[in-house]
Amino acid sequence: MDTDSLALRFLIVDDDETFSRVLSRAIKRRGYETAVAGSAEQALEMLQTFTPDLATLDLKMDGASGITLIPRLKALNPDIRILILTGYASISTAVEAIKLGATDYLAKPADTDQILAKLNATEPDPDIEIADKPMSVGRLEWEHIQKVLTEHDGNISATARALGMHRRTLQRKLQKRPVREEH
Amino acid sequence: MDTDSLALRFLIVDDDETFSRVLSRAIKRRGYETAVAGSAEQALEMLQTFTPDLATLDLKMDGASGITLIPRLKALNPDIRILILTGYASISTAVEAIKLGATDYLAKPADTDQILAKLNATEPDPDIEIADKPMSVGRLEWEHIQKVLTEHDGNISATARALGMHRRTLQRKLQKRPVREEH
DNA sequence: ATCAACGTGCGACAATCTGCCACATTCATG
DNA sequence: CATGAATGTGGCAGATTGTCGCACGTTGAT
Repeated sequence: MDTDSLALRFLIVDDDETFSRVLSRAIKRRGYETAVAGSAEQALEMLQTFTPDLATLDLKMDGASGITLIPRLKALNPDIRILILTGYASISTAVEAIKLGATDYLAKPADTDQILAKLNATEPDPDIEIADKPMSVGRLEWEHIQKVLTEHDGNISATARALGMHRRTLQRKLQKRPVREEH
Repeated sequence: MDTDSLALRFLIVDDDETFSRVLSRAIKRRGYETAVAGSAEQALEMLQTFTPDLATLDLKMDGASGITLIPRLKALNPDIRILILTGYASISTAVEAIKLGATDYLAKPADTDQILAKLNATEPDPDIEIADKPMSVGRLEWEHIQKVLTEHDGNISATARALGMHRRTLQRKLQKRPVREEH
C-alpha cells in the first residue's frame, strides 16, 4: 500500500541490530514507515532525506549518544515524539533527555506495545489503549540477564559481577530456565 | 544582614524533620530565606504568605506527594526552580516530575552543595556521561515496579494484579529503599 | 612440568523473601 | 448507611538467595 504521504515516519536508532530489526518489523506491521540507523552519525545522514515523526533512540552506542540527536530532531520537526530506550538507563540521563525534549524514557527490555503506548500517549487514537499488560518481573529479569550474559560472551562470573548478583544465584537461575522463548 | 527584599526564598517540603532542619540551616547560612513544610498540605497553606523562588520537594510523604505541588508552585511563580529530592528515586517518577516542570531530580542522600548546584545549573548538556554498567537486576525490578505503579496512578492492588505478584509482596518491596545506582 | 589466576559446577546451611490467609481501617459511592 | 475496593499489618510454611567451601579444567608465565 502506498500511503506514503500519510504514513507516519518512524526512526529507530540503536546499535543492537537484532533489536532494531524486530522492532522495525513490528512497527511496519502497524502501518508506519520506518528507518533504522545503527549509530547517531548514521542517523544524521539519514535525516537529510528522512524527516521522522516518531523516533526511538538508544543511549549507549559506538560514537555519539542518542541524546545528542534530540536537538537535531526537534529542529527538523518540532512536533516529533522521541522515546529514549536504553539498557543503560539511569536517572540522570533520563532527566537530561526529558529536559532536552524527549517525550519519554524507557529502560530495556521493553516490548513493542509498551514502546508504542508511550509514543502514542498524545495521539488521537483511543482505540488500542488498555490492552497491554506489563511484562512480568520474572520475564523482565530473564531477558535482562540474557542480554548481559551475551555482552559478556557467556561468562557467568563476569555477568554476575556486572549484575551485582551472586554467581551461585545466577547459576541456579540459568539452570532453571534453559534458554527458551514464548509469548 | 537584612537583605530581606533581596534574599531568595527557599521552600523545603519533606516529612523527615531532621533532614529538613539540617538543610534549612545550611541554606540559611548561605543567605537564603527559608520555610519548611512537613507535608504537601502544609506547604499549600504556607504558599498563601510565602512565594518561593526555589524549592525542594520530597515525593513519599504522608498525604499527597510533593509532585502534586509542582503545578501550584509554577502557577504562583513561573520562574521558580524546583528540585525533587527523594529517597525513593526512580526513573518513572523522575520523568514525570521533569515533564511537570521540575528543574531537576536528585536521590537522597544528597548534600547541600549538590542540591544548590542542581538548582543553579542553567543549561542541560547533551554530553552527560552514560553508565558503563547495566542496571542490577534488583534495580531493574525496582524501576519496572515504579513504572507500572505510576501507570496505575499509585494503586498498589491494581499494580500487583498487573504484575502477577502478590499484593503483600509488592507492599514489602515498596517499603524498602531502592537499590542504589552505582558506578 | 609447575604454579597462579580464573571460571565453573555443585553441596550445605542460614538468612531472607514469597505466597497466602486473616483482620481492622479507611474511603468513595450509590 | 451499606458495600465493595484499597491499604497496613501480623503470622507462617515453603521457596529462593547469600555465603562458604572444594574439586576440577584452562590458560599463561616461569
